[in-house]
Amino acid sequence: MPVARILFPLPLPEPFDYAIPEGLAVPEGAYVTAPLGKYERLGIVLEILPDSAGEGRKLKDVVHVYDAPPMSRSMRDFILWAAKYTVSHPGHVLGMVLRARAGLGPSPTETVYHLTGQEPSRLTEARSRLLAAAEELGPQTATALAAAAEVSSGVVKGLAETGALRAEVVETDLPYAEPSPDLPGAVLTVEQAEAAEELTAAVASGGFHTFLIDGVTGSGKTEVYFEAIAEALRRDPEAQILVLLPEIALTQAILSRFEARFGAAPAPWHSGLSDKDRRRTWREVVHGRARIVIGARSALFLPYRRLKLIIIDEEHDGSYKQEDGVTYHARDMAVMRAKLEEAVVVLASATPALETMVNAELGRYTRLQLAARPGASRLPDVELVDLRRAPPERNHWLSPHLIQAMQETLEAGEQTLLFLNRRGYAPLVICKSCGERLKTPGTENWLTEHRYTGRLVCHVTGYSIPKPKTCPHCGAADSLMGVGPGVERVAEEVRVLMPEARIEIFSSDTAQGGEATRGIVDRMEQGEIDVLIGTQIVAKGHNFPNLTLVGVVDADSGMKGGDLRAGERTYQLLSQVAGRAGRAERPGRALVQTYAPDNPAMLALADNNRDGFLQIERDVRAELGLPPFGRLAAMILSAPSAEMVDQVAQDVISQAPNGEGIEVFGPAPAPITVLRGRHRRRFLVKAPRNVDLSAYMAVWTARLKLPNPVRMSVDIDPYSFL
DNA sequence: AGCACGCCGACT
DNA sequence: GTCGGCGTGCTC
Repeated sequence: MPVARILFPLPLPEPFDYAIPEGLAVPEGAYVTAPLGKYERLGIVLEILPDSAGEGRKLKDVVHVYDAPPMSRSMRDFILWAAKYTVSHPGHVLGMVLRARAGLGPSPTETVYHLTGQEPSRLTEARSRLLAAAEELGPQTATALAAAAEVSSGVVKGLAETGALRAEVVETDLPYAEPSPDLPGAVLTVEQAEAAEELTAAVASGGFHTFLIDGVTGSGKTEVYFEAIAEALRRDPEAQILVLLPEIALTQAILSRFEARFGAAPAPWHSGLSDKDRRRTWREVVHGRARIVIGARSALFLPYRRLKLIIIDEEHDGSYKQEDGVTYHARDMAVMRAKLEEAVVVLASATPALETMVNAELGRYTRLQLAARPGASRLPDVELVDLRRAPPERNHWLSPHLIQAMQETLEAGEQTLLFLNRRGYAPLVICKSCGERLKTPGTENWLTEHRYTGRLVCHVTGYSIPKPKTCPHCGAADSLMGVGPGVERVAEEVRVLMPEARIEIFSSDTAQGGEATRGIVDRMEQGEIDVLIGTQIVAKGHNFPNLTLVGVVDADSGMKGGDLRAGERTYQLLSQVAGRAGRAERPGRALVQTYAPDNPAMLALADNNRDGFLQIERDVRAELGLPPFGRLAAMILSAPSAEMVDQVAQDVISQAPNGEGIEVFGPAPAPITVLRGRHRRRFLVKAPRNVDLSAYMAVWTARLKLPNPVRMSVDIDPYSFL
């Protein structure tokens, strides 16, 4: 009897073997259940072993095979590879893949009621109200109809008996509409058409190929990759396409663009989906019926049946990095996934990551450049405002130069966007009397003052208290003072300077959820806002035609902290924010306030010299052996007390294996030093590029015997360094 | 991940 | 005396 080697979505040390009973067809990759301990559990068949593998062993039987196409070999290989690379259990990775396993079963059903047109025998007030609701809403469940008509659901039942309504059982999870590749696309510029041609040729010929679409904001990257998608749809009627976006960019606007181009909305996948939609997308993906999936990073781990094209839009975006659980970078994983699937992968960005640029230079990726903005719109002129020469007034944050530009903009009837990546009113609260800085108890995190809610909030841990009347340290009354600028404070400043302007704040505090965000975006588009003051939430994907001035309040804030990518990220963020200005017919300008106008990031921004900036950054990294010229990994230890974690850290460092060229730094306080009551320490490991750092970390962690309350996790290619 | 088994403290 | 704390080991 042949043997099925089954991987379960559990942290078991290895796959387990099961006998395949007579008469049960179990293909490799099958989704099955099998008895494990007390329960029957879902797993996937990694491989089928020959009869000899089961000889002399008493194996339990595979119980059930799901009616779904088996998981592809490439997907199984990807799971195993990803587990090795991220130093996690294959079962954990499988757990991500099977997140919406409810989609394995058939769709649930519900009973909906149609109007038949037949008159009920007796027409009561409740009945006519209900019929009106049915007329208006179309086929609905009894509950929905009754609620809309404000009657009891018994009325529906009565009407069904008289023949005025007809019951029908329907599936709740419907397939997604099939996208069509042949609707007319945008008219492409010569440059766009050439780029699209290269992509479609690669899609048509099949096989693994990585592209970088390197195009300035507004250069039409989306239209170009749309052509690749169309080609994949046309070429292979079963091909599936994955479009990855940063979570925050998954807006109705982008869905509408897909719908306009392909005649159908793509299948969505992100953290905000309802259980029903999650199950629905998952099922359609597994069966290969969802042709285009648009999703956040975790969509990379869906078990596509036949994935032929992966697009990673805004590939430089930090939100592609998953920081807890299985830590991974969706962009890097996507390239490996495409390789295993023999698919085409397209990275797109106006400000590609240094890693990506180096890969392009080395010829690993084919770089397609889009320079021109179609139509009359063009990139804004960027001007550095040297705050050392013309500083703002004391306790103010806007320089005379920026204020003047804002006033001119207002008089011209145009809009201003002020960018400051600090929520709240003031990022620090101190006592004028004793000098105490208010922190989250037990940590070094400053409390941020929020005037709008009257609270002091820790942006790291979420700890929050009403603003005290007296200093908690010395007891002095009315002595607490907010120091430094937040968006609320800048808004206050603008209100005084420009009392007639309509001002709004756009941050995660004022725009919770898509609804509120859309409200602000809509008002901005309609010209109902003169000055929008926002955090980095404004940097993404909105197009405000009447926006002609962008002011960056504190360009230096992102450069602090010694983060490996601080310079790069600041450059990316600033050029994106600056790119918000003048997207329509009006030219825009961007004023960037800085105390360090000689900084390479600032100079490059002002010169519009991205490649020059990247060259400097690249040389520094090469010199230091940092990514992409070397590898980094982090190990994070956490425990309920600082003493315990410090003690364990000493033991852990003593167990670090020796490795050629490998350096271990730490322990140091982790980026989030205290998280959910646990104290965290971090080691940073640096290795030459040719070293298998995952294997090194696996050896190290396998040696460790940690006391029970201590937990350890590995972060390969860590991104946060603060 | 669950769950069972097993060994020490405060309760009817 | 037992109920229950969570440490340890096992699941083909």
